[in-house]
Amino acid sequence: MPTPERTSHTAIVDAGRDLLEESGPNGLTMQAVAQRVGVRAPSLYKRVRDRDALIAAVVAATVDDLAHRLEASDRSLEALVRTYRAFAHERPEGFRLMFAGAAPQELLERAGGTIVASAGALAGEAHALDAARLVTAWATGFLQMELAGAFRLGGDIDVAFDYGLAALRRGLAS
Amino acid sequence: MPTPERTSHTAIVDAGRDLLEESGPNGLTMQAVAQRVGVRAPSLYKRVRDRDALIAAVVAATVDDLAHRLEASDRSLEALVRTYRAFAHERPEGFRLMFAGAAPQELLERAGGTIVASAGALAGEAHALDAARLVTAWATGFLQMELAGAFRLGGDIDVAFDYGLAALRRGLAS
DNA sequence: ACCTGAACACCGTTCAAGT
DNA sequence: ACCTGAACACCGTTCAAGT
Repeated sequence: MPTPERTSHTAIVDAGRDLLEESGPNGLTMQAVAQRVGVRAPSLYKRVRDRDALIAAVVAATVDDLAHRLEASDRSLEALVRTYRAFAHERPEGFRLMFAGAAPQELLERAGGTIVASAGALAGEAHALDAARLVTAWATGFLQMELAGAFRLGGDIDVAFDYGLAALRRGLAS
Repeated sequence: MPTPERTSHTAIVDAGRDLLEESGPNGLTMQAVAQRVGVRAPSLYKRVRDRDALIAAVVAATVDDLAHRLEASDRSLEALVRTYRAFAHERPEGFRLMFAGAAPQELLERAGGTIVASAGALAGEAHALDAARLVTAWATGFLQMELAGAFRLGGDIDVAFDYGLAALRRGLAS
């Protein structure tokens, strides 16, 4: 006898994303997710293979979210980089998790793709890919260090960010 | 009646570091560490408060190791950055863990200190700190993405690394 | 003093039994 | 067809009892 579905794959992933931001990776337990979607833990295994698969789905949803925002910007280098930073500030745990394990193929194909075009315009087509990697690496590392609280020698972090972006522009336009 | 000590704090941390590289963060269990140092899990609590404290000690030891290597190099920007990359390749899990939570104060005070001097020579004393942050952010992000396998649009990764370092030099020397 | 077995709480996962 | 309680394995942690 069929039973109405009491939750869904997307509801589970969304609950996972929220839980991650609220209580960190250790708070992302099957029981906590189940409780949040109104079901018992064993029921989750009808929708996700196991906890690792759920985490991978959370990462994929995060990357997809980020890619949409980058695509919705005006795609200038400035806008892309500031959108990226705003995203990392809004979902710090999700941002970290994107680089914790193996990143999904989408990452560079979509998120990265928007930057390749913009960076290529500055550095020339021949160096578009290398230039995009320079910018994304800098932004990613800056945010990772900012979130980890690794900038503690004083100075203004926003100033350091602007300085970095300006220096990258100079370096690329040569 | 006194009992001879069967292990030590440093033996525990060393075992933790090795275990981390061999089987990832999930493999870093109290039981596995205990077995490796030849003791039962409860005995570890004589030396470390709990698993989180052990992980923090592993991170601290990793940062200390890195700082020593940077200090032992010729401290040119080139040498610092290549030493950093070699370290990340040698201990990828330890490198990741350094940015997973709150980084220890040492990170920028020692490891970062070596770069501030070198970057200041290029960009001028007034921008030494911002310049150092640009370089470390780039290198950190590049390695994080390289380790996560996020560079998958083709192209040579070593070439991208060299390109980035050269572009940073140009951007800083202005 | 340090070490251990036993015990407890908690989590991931499976599965037979419910509807 | 989906949901659940019960059960199991595994891990972190505490503690009384050993030496």
